[in-house]
Amino acid sequence: MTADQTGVAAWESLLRVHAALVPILDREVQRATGLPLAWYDVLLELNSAPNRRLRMTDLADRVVLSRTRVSRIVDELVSHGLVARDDNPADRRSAYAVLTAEGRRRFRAAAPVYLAGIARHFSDQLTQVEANAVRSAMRKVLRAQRG
Amino acid sequence: MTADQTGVAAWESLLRVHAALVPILDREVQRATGLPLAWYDVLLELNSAPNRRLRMTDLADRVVLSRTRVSRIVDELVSHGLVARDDNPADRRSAYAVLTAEGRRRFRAAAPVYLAGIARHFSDQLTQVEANAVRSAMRKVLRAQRG
DNA sequence: AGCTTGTGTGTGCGCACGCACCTATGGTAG
DNA sequence: CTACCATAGGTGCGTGCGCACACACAAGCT
Repeated sequence: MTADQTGVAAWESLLRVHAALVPILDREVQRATGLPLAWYDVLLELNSAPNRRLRMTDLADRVVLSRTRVSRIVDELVSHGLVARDDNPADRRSAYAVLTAEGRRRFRAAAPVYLAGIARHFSDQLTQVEANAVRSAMRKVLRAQRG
Repeated sequence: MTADQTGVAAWESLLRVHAALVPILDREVQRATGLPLAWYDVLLELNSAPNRRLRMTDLADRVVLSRTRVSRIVDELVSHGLVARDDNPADRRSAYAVLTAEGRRRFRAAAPVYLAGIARHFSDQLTQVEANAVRSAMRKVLRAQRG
């Protein structure tokens, strides 16, 4: 197998893993916690942000979703009391999404379910060396993408 | 970093790579060849199938798409003359999707563009050892999934 | 101040996607 | 042969998603 074929095969297997696992994880999280995966992602990023708040654009950059989609998901989270929209006094164009106490609680409840799902369907199939190899390869690809 | 954190980080970086590259490859293929990525995937599987034909269900199993979606994409491909629906004389419930000569021609024209995109955005960032590591890790995950 | 350009968000709209359901045929038991 | 369940495939419909656009504000230049 040539180098080119190996790279293509790696990419195609990555696509298959993504297609197989994402729906499974989504269902598992939603069944166990009531949170769609996209909501969870947003809560996760907000939870790990300074003051548990992010401007919409920054949030969209961190989450694997378009800015448009983030705007709408934040709408839904606000209507469920998990997130609040907060004005930015330094720039009246921008809005902060801030995690509420309830949002934080729901996130903390959901996190173990999500992590367990990743472990069961993904990490547990790999040695730590393999997982590290995947992570470092993905980071190299991402770094090239941004540059 | 614990084993668990490494696995989760690997999964999250995989999600980011997928989210970043798929739209780029889709645009590149579509701009250069007029074929949406989903069409390309279907043509690819048909092209490498025996007699360049597959039953709808088998096609859906191979492609990273639902059976529903495949049915509709085959409709579009038929209306563009790239694929034909063929009856299966042995089982009148089932239908074959068969690559036409024109479909084969279009696929062959598109393949280099797609492969070049994968190389440029993905494979070229990795050594062959790294690409092989990713491929073998993904296969292990997939194997566990099916079993 | 006025004008221009750039940035941060929200929204109308159309496409992609898959679930639930339906029909048609095949296979099997009695 | 009839009854029944399983399998192949297509379709109505709702949802997720992002592009293109609109709008508000910021920042810099003359």
